[in-house]
Amino acid sequence: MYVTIPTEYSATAPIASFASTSSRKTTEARLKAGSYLFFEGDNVDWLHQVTSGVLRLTRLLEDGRRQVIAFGYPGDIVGFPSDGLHHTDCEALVETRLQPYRRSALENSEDDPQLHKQLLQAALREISGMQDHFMMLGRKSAAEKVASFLCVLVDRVGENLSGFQQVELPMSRGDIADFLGLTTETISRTLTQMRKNGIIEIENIHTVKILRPSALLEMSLG
Amino acid sequence: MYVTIPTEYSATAPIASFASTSSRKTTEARLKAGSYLFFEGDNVDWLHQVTSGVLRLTRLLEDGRRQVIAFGYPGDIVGFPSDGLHHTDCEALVETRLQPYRRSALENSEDDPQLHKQLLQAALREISGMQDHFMMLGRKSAAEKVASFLCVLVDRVGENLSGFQQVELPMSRGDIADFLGLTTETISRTLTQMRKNGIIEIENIHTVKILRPSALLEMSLG
DNA sequence: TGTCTAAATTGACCCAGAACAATAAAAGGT
DNA sequence: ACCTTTTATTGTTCTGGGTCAATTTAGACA
Repeated sequence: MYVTIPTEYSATAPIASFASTSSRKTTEARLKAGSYLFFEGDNVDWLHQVTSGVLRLTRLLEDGRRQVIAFGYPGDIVGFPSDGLHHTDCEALVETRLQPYRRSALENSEDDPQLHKQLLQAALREISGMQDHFMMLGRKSAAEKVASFLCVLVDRVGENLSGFQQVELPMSRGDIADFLGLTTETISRTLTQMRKNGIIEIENIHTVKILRPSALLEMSLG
Repeated sequence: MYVTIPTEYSATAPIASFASTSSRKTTEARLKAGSYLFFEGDNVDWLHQVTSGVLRLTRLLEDGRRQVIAFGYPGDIVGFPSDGLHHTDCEALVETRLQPYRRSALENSEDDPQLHKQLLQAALREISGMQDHFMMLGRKSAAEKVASFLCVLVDRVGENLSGFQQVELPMSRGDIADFLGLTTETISRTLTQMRKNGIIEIENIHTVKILRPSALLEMSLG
């Protein structure tokens, strides 16, 4: 069962200021698997950089259709405000550690100019990354989408085990489906197909080993 | 035939600095229909705010598949850099006037703090707007996509003519298709269907009159 | 004004992926 | 360890929207 109130977070949320980047390592928030960092419509008070773990950002349609906007992996910054508000829900998929930054660090350059610049650059990279995702959602086939998804994960968080790259998939098949604009069944079938083609090996539901990286890359391009 | 070199722009591009917001109205760039403001991979030197006209931002896949990332309407700011580069092509669909801002106005808060903040807020709104588009691309049907597209245009640039809202569509059916992740045929068919249902009237290829706005809104939600 | 070319519409057919359904496998909870 | 519930897989069927093709319409240019 999901905990929908970020109790863990509230307890460790830093109250002290973040005037200098040197203080970055000193405070850290922690979020249990299944608990939410924020909800759509919440006021933005903090941005967070993922230190470890994985977040899932989602947006809902009135009728229940869901779009996973992004997965937040270590290094990613989540919580950029628009009109001061969050426009997605954000849930931790596994135990996640976060480095919080005051919203003012993004919006007021005076406090900490260097941090301000870093957050701005992160926002700009975010825009560019989202444009990539547009191409994925709008113009790629199911197989290309799943292959692209795995390729990106391998590049970002793949771990080399006995000569093969391996990735953890802490999210459900449904999450992947809602990220790629597909159904769970299609995700499942596509992974099975890749397995049968010897491109991947499904170690367990949440772990995929890449047997033929070049074939995977080829597949991602169509 | 499209002019692929922004000759017109080069001629009127401002060289003078934009230290203060008060100078904003003084210089202006102009782009003829069919000419490009920038290409993917170009260095970003300027951001531009659309004053009048319409821009189209596109990204290409190696095999020719195309995604229209956005249409730039008056008020929109285009050209946000990521790693200092443009990640889309940008073409004017009609004669377009632009207010240029130095890239440094976005990236250095010192020069003109107020302009810097405005550009930052524009970037943040851009992120939120793109999240909306994700939902559209990933989770909406063809009819919902086309209806949503028309709804947004009506809200942003609809003009009231004899009691009915009317919108200009300077882009081709193919552009709309590449924006919504559909084909020209599907755009055409969907518009025809809307016409037969009495929801819209196609005044001419580039002008649509909204006869039943509530039905259009309903359609956009599914 | 007529000619040529590109864009839009419409029709016929097809297929990738959705929807529905039935197991099977995991993950929690006690 | 067992029971319950959720999630994943696999099979079957169906359909929304793609593909291919034929007109029609609209611009562009002489």
